[in-house]
Amino acid sequence: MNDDRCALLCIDAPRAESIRGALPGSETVREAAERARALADPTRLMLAAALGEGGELCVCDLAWISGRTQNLVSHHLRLLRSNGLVTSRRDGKLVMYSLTGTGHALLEAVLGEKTEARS
Amino acid sequence: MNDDRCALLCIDAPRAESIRGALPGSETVREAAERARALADPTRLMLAAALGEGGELCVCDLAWISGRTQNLVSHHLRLLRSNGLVTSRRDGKLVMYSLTGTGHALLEAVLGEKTEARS
DNA sequence: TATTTATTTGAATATTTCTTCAAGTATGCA
DNA sequence: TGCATACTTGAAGAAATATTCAAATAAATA
Repeated sequence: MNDDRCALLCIDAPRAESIRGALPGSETVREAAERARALADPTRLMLAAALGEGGELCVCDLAWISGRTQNLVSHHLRLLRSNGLVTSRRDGKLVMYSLTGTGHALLEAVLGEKTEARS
Repeated sequence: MNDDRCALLCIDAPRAESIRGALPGSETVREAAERARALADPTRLMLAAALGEGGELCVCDLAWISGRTQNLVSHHLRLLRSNGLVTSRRDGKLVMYSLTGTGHALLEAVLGEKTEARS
């Protein structure tokens, strides 16, 4: 039999309750996961890295630098912006994008780790 | 007409080249994106947070705390481990999981940001 | 006003991912 | 040895995602 839910814990119940109580709420967790997801795609991560290097760039710049089409870049920038990693500002015909503080911090955290993955 | 690739840049070509040259290689970008992806799911983020609180926990503990089935927890832990965010160690019948340095750093970075998302 | 350029948006599709169910190891114990 | 427990793994379906193509704004300029 296998109900996939253990009745008894390997640690004691009060401690388990205390850990559970200390966890961030489900809304907070969802938002944090979305923030992580914003950098979870190579194309988006590359765009964020380009903004980290270049400071403020327009969509056309980013498309050229990343070697992707403009509308793909636009799609990805939208997700980065909706998660607060980048801001945009219109300048005439152009729309200039740049990293926010959050975006910079997250980018550094993700890029800064040397890979030590296992099987 | 729309070839979706601009011939001319909003910044000058040498600067664009220099930005492109400063970007991490595609392999590095891919690995970093995978690391971000490890925390890009609410269930996995919750498991990581539980390990951050509890120190070292077995799969059964984590299933109880997170309210998920054991095999789902196991699936997610595998991904966290393959990206170097957690380690495992067998102790008799139990398998104990804990955060790595990388895992702790990434978790803090993702949870530490207050949400400031836009449209 | 008509046209061109820069960007955004929508729809469609192929791929990936999350979750569940079912079966498989591995370890300890009767 | 046989059985129970803790965990892992594989397969399959539903949901989400990345990408492309095509069309729609928005702003400058002729």
